[in-house]
Amino acid sequence: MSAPSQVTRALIALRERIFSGALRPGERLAEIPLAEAIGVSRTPVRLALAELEKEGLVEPAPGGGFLVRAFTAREIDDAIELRGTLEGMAARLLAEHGASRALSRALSDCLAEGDSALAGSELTAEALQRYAEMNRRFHGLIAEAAGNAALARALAMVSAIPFASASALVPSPGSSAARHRLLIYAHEQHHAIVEAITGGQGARAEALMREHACNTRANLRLILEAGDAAPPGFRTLVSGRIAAA
Amino acid sequence: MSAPSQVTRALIALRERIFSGALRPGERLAEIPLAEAIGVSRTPVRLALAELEKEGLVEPAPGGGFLVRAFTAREIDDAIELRGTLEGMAARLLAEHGASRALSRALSDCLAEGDSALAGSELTAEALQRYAEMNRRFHGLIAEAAGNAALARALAMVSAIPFASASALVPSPGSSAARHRLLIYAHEQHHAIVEAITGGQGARAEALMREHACNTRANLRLILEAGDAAPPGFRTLVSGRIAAA
DNA sequence: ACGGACATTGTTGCATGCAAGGACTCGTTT
DNA sequence: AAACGAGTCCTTGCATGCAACAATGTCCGT
Repeated sequence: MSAPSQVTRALIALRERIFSGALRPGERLAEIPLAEAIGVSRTPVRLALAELEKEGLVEPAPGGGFLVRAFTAREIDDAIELRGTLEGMAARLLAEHGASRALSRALSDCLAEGDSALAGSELTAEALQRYAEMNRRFHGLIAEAAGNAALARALAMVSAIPFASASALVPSPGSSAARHRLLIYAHEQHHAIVEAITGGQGARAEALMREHACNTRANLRLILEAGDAAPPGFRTLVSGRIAAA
Repeated sequence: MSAPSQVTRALIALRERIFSGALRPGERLAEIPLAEAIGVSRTPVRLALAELEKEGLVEPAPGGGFLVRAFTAREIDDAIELRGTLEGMAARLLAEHGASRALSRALSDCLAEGDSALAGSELTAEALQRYAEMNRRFHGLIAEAAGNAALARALAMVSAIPFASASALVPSPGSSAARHRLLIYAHEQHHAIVEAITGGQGARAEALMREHACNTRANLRLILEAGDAAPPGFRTLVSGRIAAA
């Protein structure tokens, strides 16, 4: 239990190589050289590749085996849009069924943490990190509390698509001022979402939550079109543009 | 290419055993006896089990290996509800972007086929089979034409959950009159959905499509609570009730 | 110089063996 | 009779070998 299994070691190594660009989109993933490079036998490599296929990072190649998948910007945009719809459903269900006292408290704690992180005159790396973690927790709480297991699973899967999760494109200190303003706007939306949920306003909560995902889409557009700072691995894995709206 | 691989043979055999009740929910799936029973070696059994985990039919067991998953009625109901939201999004996107002439024609053909299947004074097994296939095509066309790949993938996954797809709970000849009436109602909704899509009415299309999934939920409730005719494998794999709305 | 055929190398799918861990059964002790 | 310990059997994780297939390279003939 404490020692990672060989499959886990292979998974970690493969993910790292994909995100670092050592393995490029379209590249053939051959069991034997990979097993040798990672230091495990072929069996865990094969099982790790099957798992990465499940995660969408690799795809089956003609004639067997796997290729590193290429992600288009369009695909990530699609995933973010889908996440908006799913999170909207979660917020609606939650508003309809009512939030427990404990959940309301947890959501309020998130709001306070976000306010605190954004309170400085400057968005330091530490503040942004705190914000990103708060954001992850906020979205996670809503997904789990909605009470629909299929929905929670679908949200987990769409959030696992590279750069499509709620915190994937949170700006870094070097990002543009436009993205920093967007972050402040996004957190104000968090406040409104909590208000709608605790007030039992299902349609409002859903609409706000869907609109909220548009911030991630705007971040994506700024990275692609204005050359704004991108997260690690983005420039390697993502290609193409988003069609004009 | 023509001969099924050993993994495929193992997948087919395992699915059959699960749906037939030869392997019951909660039962431990041991590689060696299964490999012997199916007539393949352990490697394809292991890969098949990993694939079935991906499909949700089996789950990892504590201490390694897998168990046959039990499905609760609640879980299937959740999945159907999720499908409604996803299909609603698809119909909205389609209405917003406009349906091509070819797609409009294909959807109209589905409507005509459904009308024809339901036209008889009695719903024969053949008529219901034709309806189910038309229904599958209708829903598939909308999912693919929506133009969001992440959405199409999420729909494919939720539809793969046993008994959650659009045609999973289409009645059989021995089903109750209530379910037959529901079928006729559902097909009238198909007409309205196409009208909304081709008319560019995004919000209307979405609302109709979401409501449309409630028919599957109603079918599920009738099977569970009125003891109506259930599809093959349902009584084996599905346990529990749905909470009162 | 180009194309075709053959040989070699690399890779995948699969089978099987080994080691370690967990579960079950049997015997002994309290 | 019940509980505990030891031994045995079953299963999983993993390593490795074999056969078949595909891709690439080389050589020969036109």
